[in-house]
Amino acid sequence: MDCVIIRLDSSCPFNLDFTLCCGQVFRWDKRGTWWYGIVGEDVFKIRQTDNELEFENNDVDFVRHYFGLSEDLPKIFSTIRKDKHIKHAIEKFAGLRILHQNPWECLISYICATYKNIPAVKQMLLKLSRKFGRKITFDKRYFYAFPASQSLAKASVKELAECGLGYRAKYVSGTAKRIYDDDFSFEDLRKASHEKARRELVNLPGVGLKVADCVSLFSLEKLEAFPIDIWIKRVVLKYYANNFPTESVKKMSSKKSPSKAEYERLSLFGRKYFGEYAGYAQEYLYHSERAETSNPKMQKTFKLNPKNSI
DNA sequence: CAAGTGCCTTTATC
DNA sequence: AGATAAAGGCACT
Repeated sequence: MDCVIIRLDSSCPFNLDFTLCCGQVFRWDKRGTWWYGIVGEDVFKIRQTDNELEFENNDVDFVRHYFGLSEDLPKIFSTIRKDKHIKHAIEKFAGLRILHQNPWECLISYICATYKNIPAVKQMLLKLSRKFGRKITFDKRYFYAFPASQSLAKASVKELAECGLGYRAKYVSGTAKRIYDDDFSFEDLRKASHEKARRELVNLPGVGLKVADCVSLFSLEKLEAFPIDIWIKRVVLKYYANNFPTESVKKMSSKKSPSKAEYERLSLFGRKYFGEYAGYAQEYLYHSERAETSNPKMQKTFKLNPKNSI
């Protein structure tokens, strides 16, 4: 197996652990110093020393693109660095990058992620892949590729539910059928505007604004997308409350999930305030807030869960 | 350790 | 339009 090395420097900050632990992706697993990931139809492994990225079983172009290494992170930082809160998050998690995920997998992942915690999402996707994905052997271990849209489209709702999807099974089934039957083009959405992409995505069953924004940001290269989950809602209402009417802040703080209209107000604030790279601001704030609010929990998210072996 | 709470929400209904 | 409830079941406290 040939091993490839990418050199990193201060013009290209990158932190592999932050990037893979921050909850944007669910199919990576750390063994010793190596991260093993199932990406597309293949498995590859990668590790980082201070200024080198070393990987096996993939090529440089793919790795650079997948990890977003071509993005000018220093420029992104200077664009979003608007106040002390985001500055703090950037200092703490510098090198966290937004991945360029496969849109199909990303879409199903975030449909599954609704109202679930990250370890549970990992379990669901692992079970789905074991049941419907191709078995891959790598480094004497077994892995399972993410199922093709055809496989999930042909699966029964009952079979999907058995993977722990619960009521999400019917959404995954419905969306898989639409993607497979209608010859849905993610490539068109990648080229389209963020507005257009989210308009199309929310037509799919199980996809609301939050899921559409996550898919746009993590797989369709819409770096201005600003997904509003429970954590980001808290952040915005805590640090940026003066951008909203007092009544509105009170109301939104009192309940856990925002209405559609409230979601749009919060998300639009993020896009306008942080600009074209608002999605990066969102990830840094999300990560920083989680790390701060729940230290013990965060240790767990950051550490590897042995049960989560892929 | 058991029971309660919360979960990177969406949809259906009123 | 806006509020409210229901929806698996797992993970964590």
